[in-house]
Amino acid sequence: MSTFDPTDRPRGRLGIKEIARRAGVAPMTVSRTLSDPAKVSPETRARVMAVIEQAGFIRNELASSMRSGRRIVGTMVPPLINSGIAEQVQGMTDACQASGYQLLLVQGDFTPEAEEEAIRALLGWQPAGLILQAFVQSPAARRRLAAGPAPVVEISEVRGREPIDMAVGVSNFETAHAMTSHLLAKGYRRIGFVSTPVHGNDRLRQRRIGYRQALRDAGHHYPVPLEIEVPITPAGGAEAVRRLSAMDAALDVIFCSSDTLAIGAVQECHRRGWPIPERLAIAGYGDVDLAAQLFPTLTTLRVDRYAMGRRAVEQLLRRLRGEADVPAVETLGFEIVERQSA
Amino acid sequence: MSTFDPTDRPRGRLGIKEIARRAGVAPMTVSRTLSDPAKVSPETRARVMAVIEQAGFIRNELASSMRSGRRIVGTMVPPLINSGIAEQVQGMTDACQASGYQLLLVQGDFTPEAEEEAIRALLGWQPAGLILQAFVQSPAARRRLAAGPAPVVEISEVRGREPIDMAVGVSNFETAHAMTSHLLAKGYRRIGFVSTPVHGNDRLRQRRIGYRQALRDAGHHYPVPLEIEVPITPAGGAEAVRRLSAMDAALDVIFCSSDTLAIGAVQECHRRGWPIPERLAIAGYGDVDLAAQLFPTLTTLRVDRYAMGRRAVEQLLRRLRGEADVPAVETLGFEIVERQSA
DNA sequence: CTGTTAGCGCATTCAT
DNA sequence: ATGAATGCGCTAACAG
Repeated sequence: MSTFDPTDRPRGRLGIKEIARRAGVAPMTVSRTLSDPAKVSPETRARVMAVIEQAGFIRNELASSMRSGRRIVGTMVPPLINSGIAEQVQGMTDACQASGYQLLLVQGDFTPEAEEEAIRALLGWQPAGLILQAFVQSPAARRRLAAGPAPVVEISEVRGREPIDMAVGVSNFETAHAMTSHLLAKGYRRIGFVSTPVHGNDRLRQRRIGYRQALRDAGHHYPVPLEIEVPITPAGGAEAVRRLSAMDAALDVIFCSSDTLAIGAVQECHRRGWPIPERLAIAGYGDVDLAAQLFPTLTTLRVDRYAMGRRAVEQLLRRLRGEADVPAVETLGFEIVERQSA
Repeated sequence: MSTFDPTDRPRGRLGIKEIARRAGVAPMTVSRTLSDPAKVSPETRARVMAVIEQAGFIRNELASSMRSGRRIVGTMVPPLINSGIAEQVQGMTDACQASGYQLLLVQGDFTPEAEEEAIRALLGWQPAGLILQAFVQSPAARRRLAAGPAPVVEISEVRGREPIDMAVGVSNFETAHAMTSHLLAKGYRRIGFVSTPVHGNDRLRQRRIGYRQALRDAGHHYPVPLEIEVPITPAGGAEAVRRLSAMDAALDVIFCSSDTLAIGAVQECHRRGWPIPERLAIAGYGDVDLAAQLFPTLTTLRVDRYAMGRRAVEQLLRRLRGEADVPAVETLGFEIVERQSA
């Protein structure tokens, strides 16, 4: 398969040593040419680079990382199809690629045990740092992470909980409180709340608490709590319309904890011929691309997930560069995007 | 007076050597306990495992991989927010985690140069195999991959092009041909085609060719080709409705090369008060979650992207296990899902 | 600016 | 069943 050029008959594996031999320098000079070119004379550098190019040599990062700096960022995230997570991962990869790090990805719907296992696996690769999106539930894992040398950024709820190390995120309490208050200010009185299962998900829990608090702050009390949990799919949103409207005939708006649900809810209203927002209003969370294009356009809460991903990596890098005063918790802003649906 | 105490502060780094010291065995025994427990006596194994647990030791995979098998699967994919890619990556991570591999992710909208750079970066980590979704354009990169020791699976178009090594995917020509023929069979006569820019994207190109061929096969010829390119967003789908309906007043259906576009197109129809499919029908590609929940439900072409991701990893593993007759090209099926929109 | 020495943490190989 | 020696490919630290 490989084409052989008589001039580069490899003696042994194609390593830094072989390149050195061909260029007539010491291995160390090749190493320096790669990692600190300024310390090599221009002529030598050119000669070495030429040989590298010609041979198609690629440095073994495994070996390199063992002796010098770590160049892997490990990350654990919930399922990517969840709205927002993909954008966040995109922010992370972009930031990593820009600074020469590689992203090692673990992803899934983890039980506490699986989560612990996943973190263990990541740590084995000696990451320069970790970015964790799923709430780390296992105390053992939290302890291990805190004790380890790798900085950790949790992309998560920034309220109340003590981060393992650093955190980037929004106050989900605040965002949900703001949206609920906004809906109340617009005159809605019976506000339903639908989320995917909050169990083990701090962010969702905080959103629900924010919703409840806003109702209380405004002096509202519902005889039956208008809160339900559904699967994280558009069908879940449709289900929410069915169940919540059955729970309270006076229901006038549903606050969905994600745009995915909101979009599904909107479709169900169309199906029933319910005008939005007149018969039932819908509010989302996340501001995905589709929100602005939906019919009717979706009132939602915008959180910049891409920026979250980027910031998480940047925070990690600042810590790795040894910068002083890297804030432990970075709170990002949010914005209520008022459109037609509520 | 050093009494044996496993809770000892580590002397030196916490490595296999330190574990060995605490357990009173040789480092090699610890290594074996981890990678080939059967070769260690039950008592010794238990003792070593206890120390490992107790100390929270995690093997250095970097060092391990240098000496023995590679445990990284590298992957390069287009932006995750593209419909389908996220599911595919999910399939890959699930399959990797199940077999003890880790996924190193590179992601983005690559120019040929950036693509070459990204592949280079992946190869540096000595991956056991590579899964590439973006079409590898650079001949240099293709040559390098072909020459390297790592098996490569391209998730891509399976028609016409010679894979670097192996391929998993569908015939985009066939899928698009089938959908177009289906629309013709249903009586539509003026079929518009919208895709995101095909430049450098073999899959999209094949879809367009399939569309054209189906029209030709049915004896259709449009004075002005009803083909346009738009950005890969719901707004792009809306744009398609505007532009295509302006190009041909008799347009009766739009075949969108992705569900994202189709969903945007449907919203634009609602905005115009155009009944779907009576005034204008819409067909998509991909069958995302929302397709079945949309109002009206979306006629689309289902391709199991999650399975594609899984299969890609499985094919890699089979090759790595040295199985004979691993097929070079694995063609997955597809299905036209007829719903209300067309 | 360049080379030499030593060793990162583990597993292969060969001993016992 | 266990251990000792050796080296994977690279680079920090220290010459020259």
